[in-house]
Formats: sequence, C-alpha cells, structure tokens
Amino acid sequence: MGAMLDTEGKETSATHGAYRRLREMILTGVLPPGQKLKIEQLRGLLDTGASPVREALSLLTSDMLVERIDQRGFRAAPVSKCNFEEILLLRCNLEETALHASITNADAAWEDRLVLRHHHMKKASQNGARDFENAHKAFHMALLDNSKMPLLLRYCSQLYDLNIRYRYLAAGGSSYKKRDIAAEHQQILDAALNHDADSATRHLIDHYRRTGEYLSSQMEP
Amino acid sequence: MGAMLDTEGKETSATHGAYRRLREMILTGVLPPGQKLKIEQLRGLLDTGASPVREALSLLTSDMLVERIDQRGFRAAPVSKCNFEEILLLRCNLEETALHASITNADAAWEDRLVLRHHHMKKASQNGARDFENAHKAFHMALLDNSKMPLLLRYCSQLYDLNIRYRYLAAGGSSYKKRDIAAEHQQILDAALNHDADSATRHLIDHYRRTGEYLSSQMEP
DNA sequence: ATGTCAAATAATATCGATATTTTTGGAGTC
DNA sequence: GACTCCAAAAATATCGATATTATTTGACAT
Repeated sequence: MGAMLDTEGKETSATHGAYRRLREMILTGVLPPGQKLKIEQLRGLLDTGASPVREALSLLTSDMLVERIDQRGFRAAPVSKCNFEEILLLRCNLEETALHASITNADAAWEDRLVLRHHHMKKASQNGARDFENAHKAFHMALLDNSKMPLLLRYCSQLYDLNIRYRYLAAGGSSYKKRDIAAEHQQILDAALNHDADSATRHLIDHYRRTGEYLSSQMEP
Repeated sequence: MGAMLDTEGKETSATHGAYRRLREMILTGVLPPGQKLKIEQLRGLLDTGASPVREALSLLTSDMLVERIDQRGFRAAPVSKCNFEEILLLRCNLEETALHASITNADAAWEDRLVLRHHHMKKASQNGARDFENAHKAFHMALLDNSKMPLLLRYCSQLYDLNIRYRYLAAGGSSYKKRDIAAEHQQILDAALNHDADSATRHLIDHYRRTGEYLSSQMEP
C-alpha cells in the first residue's frame, strides 16, 4: 500500500514535506523552543511514517533548529538572548561580505531581479504575513545572491531563518508596525542600484541592528 | 537480533558511527568527489542497516560533504577551484572574527588550553598523519573557542573540514613538507598569548593564504 | 543504422515490526 | 521520611521487507 494519496501533488517526497512543515512549525513557534519532539507524536501530526520524520529532524539539526540529545531523541532548539545576539552579529558580518561582492559583480540582470523582488515584496505587504515573509526573504537573498558564493549564501539563509524565528517568538510574526521598514528597504535598493557598496551595506546593517535592538528589548535578560 | 557485537564499545550509535566513518572516507578522498553513494553499497561497506546509512548521509548533507539529488539518492560533494577559493575566503573572514573575540575574552584557563593543544600537536607530528590532523584541528579550534560563539565555531569547524579535504585530494594528506609550518604555528600562539589580536589574526590569515596558494597552484583551472 | 517506447532491472524511499535504551513508578530498606 | 533498587512502561534506534521511482535494456518501427 502506501499509495500516492495527495491530490495536490506538491510534495516531492514525504521526507521533504515533513522537513518543510516541521521547519515552519518551529520557525513560527508552533513548536516552542526546547520542546521535546517525539517521533510518534510528529508521526501522527504529519500523517507519515517514522522514517521521514527522523530524516527531517536530522536535516533540521543541521539548520540548528533542532537539537539531538544523546540517545534520547530530539527537541526544538532552545533560544536565548545570547544566541540572538550572536546571530545578529554573524548576519551583519556575512551579509556585509556578500552584499559587497554582489555589487562588485553587478550587472543589468541582477538589477532587474532586485527591482522585481522589491516590487513583489511591496505588493505582498498587502497580503498576509506569510506572503510578506517569503517575499521579504526573497528580496534580501536577491541582494546577496550576485556574490556567486554558494556557501556564504547558505549561511546567510540559515541565519536569516534563525533570526526570523525570534521575530515570531517576540511579536507573533510582525514587529514591523513601529518603524518605516519600507523606507529602509528603499534606501538599500537605491544604493545597490547605484553600485554604492558602502552606502548599501551601511543601510543594510542599520536595518538589522534596528530590528535587533527592538527584539532584544523585548526579551528577558 | 541486531545485538551489540562491537568489542570496542566506542561507537554510541550505529548512525553516529556510520556518520564518522563516511565523513572520514569523504574527507580523505577514499570516496572521491562526485561519486555516487549507493545505500546498498555503503550498507555492505559499513556493515550496518539502511536506516543508519541514510541518516548519516542526511547529516553529511548539511556539512556540505554530500549532495542529495532529487529522488535519485546521494553523492559525494564535487570539488572545484572556485569552491576552494570561497572556502578560503570565508575561513579568513570568520576565523578573524572568532580569534579577535577569543583574545578579547582571554583568561588564564584559555591560555593553558592553548599551550596544551600546541604541545600535543607538536608531539603528534612524530606520529602518523591521522594523529597530526586531529591535533592540528584541535589547536586551531582552541584558538577560536574562547570567542564563546557556538554558531561561529560551528561554521569554522565545517569550513576547516571542507578545506582539509582539498589538502588530502591535492597531496595525499600532507602538503606540509615544503614550508615551516611549525614556525607559523608558534607565531600565532605567541601573539595569542600576548593578547595581540592584530598580530595573531595576521599570522593566522597568512598561514591560511600560504597553504591556499600552494593548493590552488596544484589544481587545474 | 537510429530513435522511440515498453518491459525488466536496479536503486531509492517508506513502512511496519523488533530490539535497545531511557524514563517512570513503586516496593523495600535505612 | 528520604533514598536506593528493581520492574514496568514508554520512547528511540534499528532492522527487514515492500512499494515507488529512476535507469537500463532490448525490441520494434522508421
């Protein structure tokens, strides 16, 4: 048995589907930090077998969203102010490198992609938080991806996700209300299109630091 | 059955054992870059079941030593000059940050650890290449680990391993013969013990770049 | 000869079941 | 009354088998 029952046909494999769903649940705080992740429980929740669940948890381990404990199974990675500050610091460091390199390699195709992503992000801000999150990440990654450095991009993507998790935990998904985020994005975009690497990185890092300070202030010690 | 047959009692779990052995085989080039990694073949080679093998391969995927292809299984990650240069660049960037932070947090206990690791490394250089490699990594990680930044250390460790792989591929494990590596290590150690962050990072990065240039020259385009 | 399609083969992905280990709970002792 | 030790329960890790998907082979038509 075990036939293909999904009518949607979206998930390529059970493992990948489990990975994506678990990942989203951890990022958005549905599975809270430190929570024990029992195979049987998740098997029921995701309606799949134990093997895909185990493999998905293994993959999430390397994204640092799940921790493996000895022979005692898995749990959602804990959070701490200290961890958050490390993420912020590394992000600033790595994204500065990546954005510099991206601008060094700047060409028309990249600029087009950038403008497009920015436009999509603005459009998505009318829709739900889910849509905006995706578009927001796509814009930020587009800023970096012209660096043509796959390892660096991977790290930036990982750190982005770790960071977004704190945003969900602190503010239920959108701490965007107070500041004029749109203006900050516009400044970064403009500087990038002008090939002004220093200005672009400065705006980008300010953008992160400001969000970081806000989130930090929301957290206990 | 599946009883505990290992007389050594070293491996905690079949998965972890498979992970370590596969990892070593990929790092040292026993499993060459790009090679298809068939479950059945590895199952026989490691004398274990399919589940531990799969899970080990999943973990290696996140170390970027193994690539997963669609629904077509796994293969050892390919290599390229471009990839090598990215590793070198990121290593310089991240280890500079880590070493600076380590020295900022410097205390007597750290200095003791450092001296000890350096001593062990010197002693191990008389033994086989395997022993030296382990001691060498331990020394380099000890330089960084006082930064108290777990994510950063993890990335540094990953990149160290990716780099060592190129050394094995280029020179069969030891490209140490030409230069006076011992002197370079001594310089780094002395600067670190003097809390001279700038000098230490400069020596460290020179150390990497020199090795990098040598390896780069050994590679095709 | 060459390209195409279908059956056969091989490999992967997944399931269900078992063995191992950890945790829990309670009886007996100091 | 608190602590240790042993049995019961739960959870994990692993195995063997099956279903699914990719790859190869070979026959057929062009």
